Amino acid sequence: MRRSEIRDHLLETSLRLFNEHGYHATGIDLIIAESGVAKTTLYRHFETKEDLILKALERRDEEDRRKMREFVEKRATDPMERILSTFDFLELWFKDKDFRGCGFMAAAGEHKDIADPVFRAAEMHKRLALAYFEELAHAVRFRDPRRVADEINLLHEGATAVAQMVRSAEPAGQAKRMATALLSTMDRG
Amino acid sequence: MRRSEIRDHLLETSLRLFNEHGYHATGIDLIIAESGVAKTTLYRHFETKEDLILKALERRDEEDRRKMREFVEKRATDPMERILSTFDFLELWFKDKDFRGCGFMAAAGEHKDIADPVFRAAEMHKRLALAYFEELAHAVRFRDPRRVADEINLLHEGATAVAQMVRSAEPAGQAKRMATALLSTMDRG
DNA sequence: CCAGAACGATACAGATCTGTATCGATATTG
DNA sequence: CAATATCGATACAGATCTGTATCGTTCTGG
Repeated sequence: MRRSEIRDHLLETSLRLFNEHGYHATGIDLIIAESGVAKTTLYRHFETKEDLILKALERRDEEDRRKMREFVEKRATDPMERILSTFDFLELWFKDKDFRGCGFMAAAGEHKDIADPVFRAAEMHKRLALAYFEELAHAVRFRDPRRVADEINLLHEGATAVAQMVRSAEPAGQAKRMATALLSTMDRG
Repeated sequence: MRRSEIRDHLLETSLRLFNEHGYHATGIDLIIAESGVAKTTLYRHFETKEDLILKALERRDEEDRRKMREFVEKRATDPMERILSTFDFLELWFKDKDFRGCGFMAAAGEHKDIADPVFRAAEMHKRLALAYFEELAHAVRFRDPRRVADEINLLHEGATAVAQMVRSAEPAGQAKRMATALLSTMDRG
């Protein structure tokens, strides 16, 4: 493995284990065992465990948002269909056998201090997701795209939280129906 | 302190610390230091840390649901107003200076295995909350009270998740407006 | 091809974790 | 009052945690 491959592999393994067990419960020893890498190597690539978490979240953030963008752009061209298709993206996610809830919410739940860098990373991800919803809402020419984005965002978070508990993809379709009903009464201009 | 008082005190202290730092990050040593109790005493009242977590969640579950019931019954008599007043309860919660998100979601986020007793405790709490929403929806004589309850529940979870990240009470009012709009088009029978 | 960087393996430091053992003091109960 | 249970305090066992130090090997860029 090349140097950059090791780094990628460590990040991927970490993300998988964080998703499976959480952040505190996932020890460095487990990460290196699953990665097949020496501890020295891990600490040559990442300063501390927190640094590893932050870099892993950074990667997940970019990957998640890129995948949603690609999914939405591929699925529909009509702006209204596009904003609704974000719930289809959710459904696909919920159906993943490894789905265990949103890793950023879990990160924020384990690092609750708003000054904690991990919390702030999760916060930033959510902020960017909201910005994308606003972008989509703007394309539909809603009068208040910010408000529309807030509502879509709340439905996304609600569906994800419910899906985490019931381990079913049903909440995605449910949230989509709710969004459809809500947006149909929204002013455009 | 009497024996039962010690037990109560330990549970209250634990819940406060779990809410502040999470479950894994809160050590037994911190709990006994903050409680002013010997470690021996704690382990005479609770078999293991997991047992303590489960008993604490049990207490929080009963307390939360009782408080919401009391709030709703006091706030309104009209069934429709009652179901909407659950969001006012949320708002009050979000405004609490110690609000750091739902402790049951955090517990499920740190114990993601559906066979984990802690996950199951969180699951049960959410199930009972949903049952209460259905009870309220039934009183409004909605044709499909289960569906109404699912939607109210999803809005609650969404508002709570968003509030956890933005640390503001705004999502409560937002969710209430969304619920108002959604329920106004729901069939009654 | 060779110097230097990065690797794996391992041992280890030092802190922290859960849980137990011991023991004298205190409180409750019959 | 006396027997018993519970308390606080402390020391400790044993596991696990993050992070470092050491060292021989392997890979790689110039």
